[in-house]
Amino acid sequence: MHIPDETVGRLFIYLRSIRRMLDQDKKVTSSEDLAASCGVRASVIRKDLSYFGRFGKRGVGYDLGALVRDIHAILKLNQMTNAALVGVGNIGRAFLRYPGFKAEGIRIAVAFDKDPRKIGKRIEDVLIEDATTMGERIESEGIHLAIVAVPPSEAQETLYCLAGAGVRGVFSFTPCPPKMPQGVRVTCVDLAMEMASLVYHLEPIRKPVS
Amino acid sequence: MHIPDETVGRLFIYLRSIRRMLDQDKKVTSSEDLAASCGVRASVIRKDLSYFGRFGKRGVGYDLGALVRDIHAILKLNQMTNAALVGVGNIGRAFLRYPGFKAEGIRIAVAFDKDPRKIGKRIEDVLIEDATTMGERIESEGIHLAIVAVPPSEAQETLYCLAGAGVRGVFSFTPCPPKMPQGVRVTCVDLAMEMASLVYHLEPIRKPVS
DNA sequence: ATGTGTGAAGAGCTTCACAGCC
DNA sequence: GGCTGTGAAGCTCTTCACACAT
Repeated sequence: MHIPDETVGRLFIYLRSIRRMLDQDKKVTSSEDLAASCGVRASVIRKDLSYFGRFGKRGVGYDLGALVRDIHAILKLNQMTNAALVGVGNIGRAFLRYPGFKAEGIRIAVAFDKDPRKIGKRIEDVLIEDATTMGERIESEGIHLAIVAVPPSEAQETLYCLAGAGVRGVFSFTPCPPKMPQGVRVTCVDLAMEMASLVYHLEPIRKPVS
Repeated sequence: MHIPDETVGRLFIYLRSIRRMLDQDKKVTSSEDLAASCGVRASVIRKDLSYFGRFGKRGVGYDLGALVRDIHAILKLNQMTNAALVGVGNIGRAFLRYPGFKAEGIRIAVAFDKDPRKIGKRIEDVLIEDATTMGERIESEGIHLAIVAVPPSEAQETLYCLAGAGVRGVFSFTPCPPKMPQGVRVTCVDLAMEMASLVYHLEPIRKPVS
């Protein structure tokens, strides 16, 4: 059965609301209740969950404790997954210091840069290694996940190197290069494009009729 | 006529390929040619462009110079748009130093933080101001666009403050809070969620049958 | 002959409405 | 009665196929 990407994305949204509810010592919720707390329609929540099984009781709702465990299991949030960071510039450093990964089971295990002044240093206990050793190091560490924060001119080469070393998921802060390696899922966030896209949608300025 | 968000997003992709082609002194392209260079189907490109007008010549293709100008006009990339930055932590600093904005017509004009040690300092010529003055400053500067890089606990409050000051588009590095202000377009990039989502999709590991 | 522009068909996600269980 | 789970309808974006312009 095919599961829409949108559904998987929303599971994380639900998880946040559920955690908040648990913090407030709530025990049970309904699709209507959960929908109100995370700005989604109740029917969407029911449909999304139905892709993975039956987690509620008809006439009652969902047990929050069980639901949070079930969603954790679905999203594989229990296991810790190692990731590599490529490019320790401003954005890369921000990543190394980002506190939110641990809660979702992500750990940046290795970091690479080509700048000799950075190689050998540590940030948040992570040693910055020589980018020329990247492929073999990632392969020997058995890493399948990477964060790319290199200049656009190096993105293409970096992606293929990672793909060759066995990486199968990449989050990149660099605009997606024209050619993507096969079999690797790449999520690109292009800051300039996202901002420019907001500018485009800024248009319909409702000026009060004076 | 309604234009899909996906179409607008792809216009930026096309723009990149077109600029590359112009750098190589190409003069003309076709939907097929452009499609090959940016990993999209030719029919998608033709349909996308058709939402905005007729830019090609049948039997010939598209004039690259004209096309880049037309897309610039469509996306309003000619005008410079001022933006505010809220939260000058690791990610905020990375934003201030990010070189890609200028090319897309974005300028970070003001920055805010609540940390007294940061207030008054300058990064990349931008003065960091006291977050308590944020609303009035943004209003007086006539700013409609903001980047939010504050801790999750402050996201909700920040968004409503910005909305009250006239901001109509926000790019946030904080998970979207449960309640969103009306009439503001908010793009949230939740790093931990994006990474965890990659982990979810990592699954189908094809082991060679031994 | 060649490549665009576009109506129509197709695919995928969302919404609806209600049967089924508590 | 109340709320879930789900087939079917609805809607939006994508793909197709071809008329038409050069």
